[in-house]
Amino acid sequence: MNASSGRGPYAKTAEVRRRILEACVDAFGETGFYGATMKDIAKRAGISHTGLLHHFARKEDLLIAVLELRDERSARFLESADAIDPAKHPVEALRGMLTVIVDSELQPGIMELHCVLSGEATSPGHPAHTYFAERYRSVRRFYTDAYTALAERGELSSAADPKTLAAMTLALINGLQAQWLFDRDSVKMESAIHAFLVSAVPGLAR
Amino acid sequence: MNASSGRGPYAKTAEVRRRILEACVDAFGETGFYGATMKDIAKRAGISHTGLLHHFARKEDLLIAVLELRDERSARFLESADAIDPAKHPVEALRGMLTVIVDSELQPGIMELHCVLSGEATSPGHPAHTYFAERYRSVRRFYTDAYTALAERGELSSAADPKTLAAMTLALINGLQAQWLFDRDSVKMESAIHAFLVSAVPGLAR
DNA sequence: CCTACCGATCGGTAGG
DNA sequence: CCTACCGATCGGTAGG
Repeated sequence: MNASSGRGPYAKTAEVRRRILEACVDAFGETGFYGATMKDIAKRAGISHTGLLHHFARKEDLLIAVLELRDERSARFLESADAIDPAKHPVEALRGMLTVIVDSELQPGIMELHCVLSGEATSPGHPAHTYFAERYRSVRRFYTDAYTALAERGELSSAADPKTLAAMTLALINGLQAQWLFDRDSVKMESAIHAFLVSAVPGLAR
Repeated sequence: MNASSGRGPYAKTAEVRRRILEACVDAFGETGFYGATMKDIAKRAGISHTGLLHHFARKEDLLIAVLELRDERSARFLESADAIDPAKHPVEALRGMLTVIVDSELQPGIMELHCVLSGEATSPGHPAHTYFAERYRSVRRFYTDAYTALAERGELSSAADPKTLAAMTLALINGLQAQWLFDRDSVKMESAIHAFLVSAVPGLAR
């Protein structure tokens, strides 16, 4: 019953919080933020309704925590890859993006969470509206930096400017993921995105 | 008090139903199907809760009716345009699509409705799951027919096959609409989609 | 973290 | 027998 053993109250709290946030991914992914209920999330996590309230006092706190957890994992991936600076390593940045897409098919629950919440959050009153607005802006900047670097090297074949290409890239990924969730057999995400990238950056075909 | 006067019970029913479905577009667009309430929809439509239930006995009936109304309007547009047969008039079909995109910016409520509901409906248990699965499939077939016809004429410059191009086109439209709803100034839907179409079908630049 | 609750509101139905 | 609703309330469940 001490910290070094991996047991004790702190270890237990971390474990319970992990189970709760996993339950949130499923619950929010299935019915969205408005459709999910605290009592259902508690049941999925194997604790009582009030036990859940001990860890997260409000429903919004669950939403914030689950989105922050996703961000931390994404950030950790980007740090481990060479894709951290798209202006210096644009090809690696775009290739890293493709890796993430392929990987995301192994975690359909996460994809559904993002798809359902981002749709719900288009309304300005949604608690995650600002989160998604900033996330989209940030991802577009990432791609804009990569495409700008490639344009300066003369490796961009597309007629569209880097900013438009960035919005197109994000739109393509999100749109294909939505289609894939409805029909996993007839939508080939990786090849579609690869076709788009190669048409814009011929050097990526190598 | 006869049919030709535009008054009478039937005219009143049609008018009330129209107001109800307008309220549904707003309510479902803001909080999705699960988040919307019958009493809020009734209030928006200016009738009582039970008055609403007289016209639509269940919440799901409201969802079905509002989606069918959208389909009828889309069908009416396609009939009025030359885009009805993408295999015979592929260029007109793709140009007609661009017109719809431009027009959709004038109806952000409809765009939000589609965006929120399609995200929510990714879960198999959602009452509109099958609707969106079939709608996506149908739209992809429309584009596939257009791109296939262009490929046979040798007017397709893209390396991607018609089926993949169709999925990409739908993904681009849906993805850009989602981004536009979060940031209407920095996302140029029409120019982005036009850039994509021209890169795939050079003949469209004319 | 549980049992025991609250003010309110949910989707749907009663009689008139 | 039809329509277009109403005020009140049902048994359950919401977030807290």
